[in-house]
Amino acid sequence: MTITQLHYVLAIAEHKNFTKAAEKCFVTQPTLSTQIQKLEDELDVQIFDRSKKPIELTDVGRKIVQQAKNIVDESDRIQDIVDQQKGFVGGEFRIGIIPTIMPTLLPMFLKNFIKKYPKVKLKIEEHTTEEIITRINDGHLDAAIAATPLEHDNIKERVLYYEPFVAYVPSDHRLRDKQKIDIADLDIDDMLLLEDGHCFRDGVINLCKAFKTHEDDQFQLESGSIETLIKLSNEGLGMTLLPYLNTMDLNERMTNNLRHFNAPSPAREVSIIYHKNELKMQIIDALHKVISGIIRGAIAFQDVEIISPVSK
Amino acid sequence: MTITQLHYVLAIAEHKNFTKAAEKCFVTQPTLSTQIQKLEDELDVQIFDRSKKPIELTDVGRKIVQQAKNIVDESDRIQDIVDQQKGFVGGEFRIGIIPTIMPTLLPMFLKNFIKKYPKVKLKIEEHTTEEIITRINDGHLDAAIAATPLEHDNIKERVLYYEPFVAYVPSDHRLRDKQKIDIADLDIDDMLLLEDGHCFRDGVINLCKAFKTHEDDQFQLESGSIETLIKLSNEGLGMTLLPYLNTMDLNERMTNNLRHFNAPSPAREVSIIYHKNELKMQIIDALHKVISGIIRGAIAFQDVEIISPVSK
DNA sequence: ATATTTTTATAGCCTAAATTTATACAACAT
DNA sequence: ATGTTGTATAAATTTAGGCTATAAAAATAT
Repeated sequence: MTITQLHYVLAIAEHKNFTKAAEKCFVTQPTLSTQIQKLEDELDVQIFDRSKKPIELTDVGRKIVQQAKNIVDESDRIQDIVDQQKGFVGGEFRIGIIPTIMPTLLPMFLKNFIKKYPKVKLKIEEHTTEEIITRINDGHLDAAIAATPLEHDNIKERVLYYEPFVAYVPSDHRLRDKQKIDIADLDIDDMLLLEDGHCFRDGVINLCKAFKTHEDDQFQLESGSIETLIKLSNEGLGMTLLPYLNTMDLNERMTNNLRHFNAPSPAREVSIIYHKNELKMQIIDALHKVISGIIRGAIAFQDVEIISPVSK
Repeated sequence: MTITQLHYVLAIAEHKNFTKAAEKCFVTQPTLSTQIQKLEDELDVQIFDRSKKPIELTDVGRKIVQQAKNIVDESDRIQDIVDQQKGFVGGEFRIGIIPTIMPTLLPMFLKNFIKKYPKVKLKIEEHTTEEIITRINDGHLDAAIAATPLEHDNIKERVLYYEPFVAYVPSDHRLRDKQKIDIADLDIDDMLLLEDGHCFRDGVINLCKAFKTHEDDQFQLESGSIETLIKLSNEGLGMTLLPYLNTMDLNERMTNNLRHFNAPSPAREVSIIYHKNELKMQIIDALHKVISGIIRGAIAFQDVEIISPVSK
C-alpha cells in the first residue's frame, strides 16, 4: 500500500470515474486501473463495485476511503511541519468567502496579503455558507470566511472581527426620526434581512434568518447582495440592517438614511473557518493576522459595545 | 514520500542506529541510508543529526517522527478495516500482563482463547504497569491487562472485571477472631500490600500504594508476587490483602486464614488497556469477550458488593 | 599514535514496480 | 447495428527500491 494508491482511491471515489480521476491525478487511466487492482489484491477485498454505472463504493470501500482521507491528510501535514519550521508560507490555498463579506473585506486585505506572502497562490471563491461547509469537509476549500458560529463538528472557527450592523431607514419609515435605534425598536415584519446566519442575543428578538420563516410574505430574498437590499429598502419595502463595512462607501444621500444603534449594537461575528484537521495552518495563521490587523484600523475606532452573537 | 520511508524513519528514531534499524526493517543498511536521504531531499530538511553519536533527531525531525507515527498507525488501520469486514481475527498480538494478574488469569483464558481464535498469534509478556504504559505508547505492546484506572491520556481502558480483595489474617493477628472484616478495621501500619495501583474509595482509608509511602519502614516490597506476600504474612509481619482469584487455590491451612469483607468489599478494577489509536480492535474485542465471559463464571457468584475504585 | 572496530555513505548493478501507449472489451445509447 | 463512453489488458519504457561491495568517517582499543 502506498500513499499514491490512496490518492488514486480518493480521486476515483470522488469522481466515480477512472478516466476523470486519472486526469486529476495527472496519470493515465490504465495506471489507476492497475494500481487499484494491486491495492485490492493486497487487501484482498473489493473497494469499488464496477458493475454499477457510475462506479460505486462497496461497504468496505466506503470505510477504506474514509481512512484513506485520514492518511492522506496526515501525510500532507509532514510538509506542513517542514514549512512551519522554515517559516515558509506558500503553496496553493483555496479560500471561500460568503457573498456579503466578499466585496467589502476582500479589497481591504488582498493586496496587503499577497505582498506580505508572495509565495501563497490564493484561489478565492464566492460561495454560500452551506456550500462552504461541504467544500471544507470534502477538502475542496482550505478555509473560508463566513458569519459564525456555525457549530459544525468538523469545522473550527477563529474569529476575525465583530461587525456591528447599522440600520438603513428609508425616508418614509416610522423610525426615520430616531437618531439612535434600539434593538427593541425593530419589527421583523417591516425589515429586509440578510440570509447570513447572524443571530444576536437578546431576550426579545432573534433575527436569525428571520425573513426566511415568513412563508406568507409576498417575496423572499435569497441573494445575499447588499446592493439589492438597499434598493428594495429605498423602494419603501422596509428598513434593513447593513454590516458596518458596507456603510463606508455609500453616497451622501444614502448615508443620511443610516441610523446607528444604541449599545449594545447588534453585530455579526465574522470568522475564518477551516477543517479540524488543521491543514495549512501557517497560511490560516497568516490570513488571520493580516485580516484582523486591517480590521483593527477600520472598525476598532467605533465606540459601540459589541455584543457577542449566540447560535439558535 | 512513501509509507515505507516513514517506517524507516521510525525504526531509526527508535534505535538511533541505521544498522540496527535496517535489521528490524529486514533490509540492508544502505537501503535505509539512501531512502532517508531521498526523503530528506524531498522535504528539503534534515531529519537526523548524524554528527552526534549516537544519531539524534533534529527539532523538525522530532515533529516528523511524531507525525510519521500517526501516518503509519492510520495506514495499519486499513488492514484492520478489511479484517473487521471479513470477521477475521488474526495476526500477531502482543499483550502485557502485570505480575499479580498473570498467574491466575492467564491459565483461565489462554486455552479458551487460542481455541476460539486460532489465527491470533499471542505474544504474552509480563511487565510492571509503568513498563506497560511506555510499551503501549511506543507501540511495542498492542494491549495489556492491568489494574486501573490509570488516567493516561493516550491509553484507553475497558474494564474486564472487579476483583474483590480478601483479607489474609495470620493466626497471631488482632483481627484473627473477626469472621467478617470492615475496611475501617484496617491499619496501614500492620499490613503488607501489593504495589498495583489499587486505590479504593473510602473517606477514611486510601490504600493506593500505601506501603510505598512509609519510608521509615524496615523493608519495602517491590515484588508484586502474591506468594511472597503470603509467606511474609505467615511469618507474622502483618496481615495482607489477596486478590480474590489468588485465594482459590490455597491449601486448607491457608484458607483458614482468609477473612472476607463486609460489603462494600474493597476491590481492584482489572481492565484491558490499549492505545487510543485503537489498532487491532477486533482482537481486543475478542480478548475482552473471552476474559469477561470466563470471569463471570469465576467471580460473579460472589455476593459482595463491589465498590468502584477511584484514582489518587 | 596507530590499529581495529563500528557505523554511515556512495557506487554500480539488478530487479521489481509504476507508468505509458496501444488496444481490446463491455455497457449503453441512438 | 453502430458509435460512444468507460474500464481492463498487453507490451514497452522508465523509475525507484533494493542489493553487494567498498569507501569514508568516527569511535574504541592497543
